[in-house]
Amino acid sequence: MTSVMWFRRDLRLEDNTALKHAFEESDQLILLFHVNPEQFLEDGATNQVSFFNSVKILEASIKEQGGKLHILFGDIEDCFQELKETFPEWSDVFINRDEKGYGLQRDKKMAQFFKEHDINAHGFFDHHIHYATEIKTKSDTLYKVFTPYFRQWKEKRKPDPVTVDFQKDKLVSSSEFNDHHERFYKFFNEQVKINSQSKVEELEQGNKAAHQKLDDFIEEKLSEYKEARDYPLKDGTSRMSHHLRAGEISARTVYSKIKAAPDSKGKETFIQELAWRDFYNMVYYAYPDQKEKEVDENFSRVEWDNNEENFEKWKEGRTGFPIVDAAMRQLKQKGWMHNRLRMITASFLTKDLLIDWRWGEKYFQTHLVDYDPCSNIGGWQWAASTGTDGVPYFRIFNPTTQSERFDKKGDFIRLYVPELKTIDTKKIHEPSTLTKEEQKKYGITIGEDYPEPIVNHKRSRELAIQAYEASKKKVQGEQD
DNA sequence: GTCGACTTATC
DNA sequence: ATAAGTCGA
Repeated sequence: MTSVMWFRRDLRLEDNTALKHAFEESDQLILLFHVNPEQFLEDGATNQVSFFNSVKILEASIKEQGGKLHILFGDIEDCFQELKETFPEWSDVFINRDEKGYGLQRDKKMAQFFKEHDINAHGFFDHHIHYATEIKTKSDTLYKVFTPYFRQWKEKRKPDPVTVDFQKDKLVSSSEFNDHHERFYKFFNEQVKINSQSKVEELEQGNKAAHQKLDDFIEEKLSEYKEARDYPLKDGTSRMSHHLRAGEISARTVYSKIKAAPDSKGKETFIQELAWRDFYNMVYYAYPDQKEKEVDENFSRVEWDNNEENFEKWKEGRTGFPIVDAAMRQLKQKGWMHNRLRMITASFLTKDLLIDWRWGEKYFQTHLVDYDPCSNIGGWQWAASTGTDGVPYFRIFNPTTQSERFDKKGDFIRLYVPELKTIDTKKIHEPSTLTKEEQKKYGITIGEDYPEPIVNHKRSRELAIQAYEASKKKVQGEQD
């Protein structure tokens, strides 16, 4: 039988369920990646540069092993139609399924296409440790709260990594789709890469890099992870996010390596983070429109202020709140932001500026090299208090307190907001409190060199609580 | 129907 | 010290 292994967010040759089965069950195998130019994001698209770099690395490693990654570029049905015409003997396709979002819609559509063309589709769950419907309550519903979900998750037997027998002799290497390949690279270099390449240049990508980083993390940081992960300057996190989102390494492999490490509080905490990844996948499965709609309907009627000017200031890191500005500049420069800061900036946008969380979610999408829709939407809805198990709407982050707690010495601020670097640690978290004399001493003029705070936190906190309560009242009023 | 519990905090 | 309401057993 002649089969196709269709890669998506599983860009690796090891521990890949669909690939394992494809090799085992086929006589001839075509390795394939499809690029849909319709998915192209404008506005930088750092996210896609890193993803397509990943595709290139996969292509190179297949080549190294004597095979070829065939690239299809263009309308999805046209592409697969052409593939079938080129290889009439093609009868089976192997994929790792997507359970939500764009990928799910694509898979549904293509399932129909394959059926019509007499192609057997073999789908596998591979992207998560436990797939969406695997963890259920006693009454057979999906969980809404993480803690009880996690209790179940821990109990469940974990899947072992699978072994792929890479049989070079089965691989088809055809030059039929070279023009697609060229068109993809032209598109990538001219439309995607432009403006964004510099941000991902220092990013280590690919399966090898992922293993290296994971091993170093386990060796040097895992045991201290619980405490260290909260400090943006400390580099105490695993930095596995962009590897996982492209599938350069599998979640099973990560789990099994972590599991083998000596027990520690840090290890437990890290495993919990892997469970959060599964949890948010499950939430997206349960709420397919969560990219556009509030999971908690009570807060679907918040009257956002949506001030464009404030949004611009937030994006550029000119809000007058040093920790927020440092974080937003880190995102823009590096295509990555520390998780503690993702919470602070998201809380600031939604609560202090009362700007729609969807605006923030989309902005993060374009800029994050590790963009994963489940985690990003989940995180934003958490911070906006609109998600399941989100932060309570009245418990609003104080950006200054957060700054003092997690950037004690102010060195993270100094790194990304250099205009504040001369200021003493005591005042760096709130430069608007500098007296005229102090401003002179530090050589900075607030309002000129660095902005005044664009909102009064105490006041905007109250306004946010009011806006949320009003929404809830409206929604509940309509239900009666 | 009851009851303990509830990611990352704030005043 | 708090604190709104719901999830889940």
